[in-house]
Amino acid sequence: MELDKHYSPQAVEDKWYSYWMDKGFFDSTPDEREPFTIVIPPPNVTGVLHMGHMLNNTIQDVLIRKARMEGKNACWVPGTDHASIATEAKVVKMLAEKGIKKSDITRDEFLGHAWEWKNKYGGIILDQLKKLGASCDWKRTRFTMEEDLSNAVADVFVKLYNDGLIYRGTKMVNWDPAGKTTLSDEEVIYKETQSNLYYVTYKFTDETKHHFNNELGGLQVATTRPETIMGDVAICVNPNDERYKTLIGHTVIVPVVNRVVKVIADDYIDIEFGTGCLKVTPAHDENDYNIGEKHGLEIIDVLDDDGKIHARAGAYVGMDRFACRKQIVKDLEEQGLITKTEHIKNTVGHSERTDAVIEKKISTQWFVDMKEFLKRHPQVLSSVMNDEVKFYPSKFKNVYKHWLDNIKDWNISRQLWWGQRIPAWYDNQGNYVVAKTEVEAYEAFKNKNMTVAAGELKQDPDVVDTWFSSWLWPISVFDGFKEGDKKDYNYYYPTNDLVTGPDIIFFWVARMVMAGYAFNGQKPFNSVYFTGIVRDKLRRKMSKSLGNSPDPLELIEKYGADATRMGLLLSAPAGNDILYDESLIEQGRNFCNKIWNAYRLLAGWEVVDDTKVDATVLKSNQLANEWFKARLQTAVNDVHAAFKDYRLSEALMSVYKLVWDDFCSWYLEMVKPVYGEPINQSTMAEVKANFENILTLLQPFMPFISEELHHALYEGTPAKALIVTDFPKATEVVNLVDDKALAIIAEVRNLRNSKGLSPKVAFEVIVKTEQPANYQGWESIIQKLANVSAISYNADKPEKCISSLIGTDEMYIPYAEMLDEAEEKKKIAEEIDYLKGFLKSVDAKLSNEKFVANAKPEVIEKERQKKADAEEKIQKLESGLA
RNA sequence: GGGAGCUUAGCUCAGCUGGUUCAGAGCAUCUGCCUUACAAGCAGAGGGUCACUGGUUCGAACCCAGUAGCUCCCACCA
Repeated sequence: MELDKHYSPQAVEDKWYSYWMDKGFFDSTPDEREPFTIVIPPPNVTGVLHMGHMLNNTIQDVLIRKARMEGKNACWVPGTDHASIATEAKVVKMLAEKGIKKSDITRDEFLGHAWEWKNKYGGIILDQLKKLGASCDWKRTRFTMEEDLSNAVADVFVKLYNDGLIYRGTKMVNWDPAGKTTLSDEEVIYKETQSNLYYVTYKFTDETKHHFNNELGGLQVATTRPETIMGDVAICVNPNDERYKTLIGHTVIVPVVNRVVKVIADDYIDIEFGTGCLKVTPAHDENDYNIGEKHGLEIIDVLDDDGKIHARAGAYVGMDRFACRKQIVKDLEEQGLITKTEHIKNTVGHSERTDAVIEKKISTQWFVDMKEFLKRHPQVLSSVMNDEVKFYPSKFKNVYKHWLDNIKDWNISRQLWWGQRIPAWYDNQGNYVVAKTEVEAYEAFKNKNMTVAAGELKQDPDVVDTWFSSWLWPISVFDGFKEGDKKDYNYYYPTNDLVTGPDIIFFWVARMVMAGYAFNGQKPFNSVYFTGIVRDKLRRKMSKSLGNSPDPLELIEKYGADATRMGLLLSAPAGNDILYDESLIEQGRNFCNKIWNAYRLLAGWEVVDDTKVDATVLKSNQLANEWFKARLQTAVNDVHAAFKDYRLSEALMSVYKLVWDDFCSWYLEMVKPVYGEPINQSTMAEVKANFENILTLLQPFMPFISEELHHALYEGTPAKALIVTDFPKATEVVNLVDDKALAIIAEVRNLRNSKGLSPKVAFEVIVKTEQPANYQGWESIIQKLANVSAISYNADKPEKCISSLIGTDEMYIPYAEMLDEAEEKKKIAEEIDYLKGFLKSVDAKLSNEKFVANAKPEVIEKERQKKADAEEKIQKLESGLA
């Protein structure tokens, strides 16, 4: 059968994926083997595959495939995350398109729509992972909001509450006006922003003017948020500020609402900033809130949940906060109350999910007491610091520690419907208990000797933060919280590797460690591999708005999954950002093609008995085999070493060079019969075995093409599928073959090239050496690869010839036509000069007493060897010159 | 404002305990080739004051100090 010149992935990928699935190679059940477990960072159900997922899941697949081939019971658990905010927003939007408003339907109706949506679209991203070749155990697919997992969330909530680690409290929290929910501190992204600092005049009251006045007739107050003026309840200055000392205790008039407020003093105020006067708005700023508490000030929240001005403000009611800011500035300017506008840089919090500007707001929410939590579970920090849980790269240990050292309480309640509902129950007076079920809640009230009427209790309407369920993921996917035999949990947990981005180190990684130790007394994973962030060539993050984010499925369609995987892996050393460029994937495609063509070559050979082939060819093929096997083993060892430190791009590069350079460029060329000749049977067997080993090394990285060729190699009936073939083991490299013969080939090619001669010009070669054995047997290979017509040893140096050094051996090429004596002499003289300089530096070292006294013996020995070599070379060159 | 990390070839990066496997790899570039597996290819070649300045050492890309630039994380300055 004629094979196409180019490898076409489309034809083979689906075939092998179904084959693996049908044979159950991805499935895992506990047995006597050593387990190797990875749980997927569950992508959002609403998500579609992006380049970050591609990288992340390719790495997981490489790790899991290698482990599987090493005979471990490999188990990669897939699943999705319900992603409260993102999904709820999507469903709200979808309903809006149908003309349904969330506020017009009941919670149950909404959830009905949401589940319907999830069932319809929630599997898309997992199907996309299959295209990538992900070898997940799909039978184990989990979802963070399925019943068992939600039960675990409720149990954990109740437990933490009973342990005194969850409390309900009123604090200043982050409010997302777009998502209409509170957020944890981690979900607020602070961005540096160009802002205006407005200098607003607060007029003195008549009472104040008796004591103090100025040409403005008021106090200048600097603010970036004039729209909160209606919530001002005081002006605060530093007690040591000479400018305002006499004003403390007196009053000024808040513009817009004409509220009379006091000037108070607090050390918090920075005399240098702005005018040194702060307008105090306790409802909208944490510091203002603290000042307000200290000084017993009123709290006037001027915003509603949408970020619009609330009726409480008494002005601009119903206006959007940003529109209001503009309007107020305009109005105040007209009244002459804004005297200056300064451009400053400050940081403004944005919602991680909706990107809306976050408002600070006083609210009653549920919190986890993190300081106490960590006090009770010190392993959360120590396990990472002492490498019981290993971070790759380790620099993230610092980040982790710093966060834990400065941790704040975790706000876990969200004003959403899509998620696990908070297991707290309230009576009509607002008394509450925490209980998993309504029945237990009534029971709890009774136990507290409080009477409640039947049907009176109402469950808290809020749900928990999505991460409050995700942190249980490595335990809950193995039913670690469920009553029962816990066979899976005991076998698979703790998992081996977690592969994820550093952006969720606090959201998720840290909290999984917490959950692991708190709920089961064990770490969730042995190692964490932090991938980089996928960026474009210009180091910009991939984003929809920039349009620099390619559609991964189109890439797979265009170049094939193997090529895409390779392109991503090559550019992704651990922890470094990966700079995506389509040319990398082209490189992957070219590599697939190279492997494909290597197969085409040997598939075309006619095989005959060894007896039918010349003995010198047999001998040289044997040498070629030995040579290649040593190279192969070296590469295998490199691959293992690289895997040990999760340097996957280096591992792949070792295989790449092995295949392209050692296997294709050298080995196959060595054993390739001259045109029209057959290959002997034993060599063919060796070639196949070597090719097989290469495919095995490739399988974790490029599973499709390697499986395809593995089957092709055995004409469709291999003993085993490649995916479960043993991965080559690291062992000592034996039979290191001296590759002086290769040096001759390179030198001859080089000479021909530098003289501008056609490769078709054949040379005769004479080698002067004390060790002809280094070359003997390679003659036919040298002749074939370097186009040498004849090779002989230690013959007299011809009258006219080109000479060069192969190590310390000499090589002569009698080829008068290309000899330019003058130039040749010049070159040799230059070479001698260089060597003499080199020799001088070596001599300087060796005659340095301190060097000889302090350096390690092997270093000195090396220097002596260098000296001897250089001297020998110089001597030979000089005699050649003469 | 605090902390961490980085700076090696045109680009992206290796370089472990200081010592010719210490100046490397891949890509890109240049030269010559449609050689009967592959032009998505073959054979070659060029290219770096290892950010800068000092120091330690017989010896520094590597250790120390300082300088400059970049990146990330954290932080309540109106």
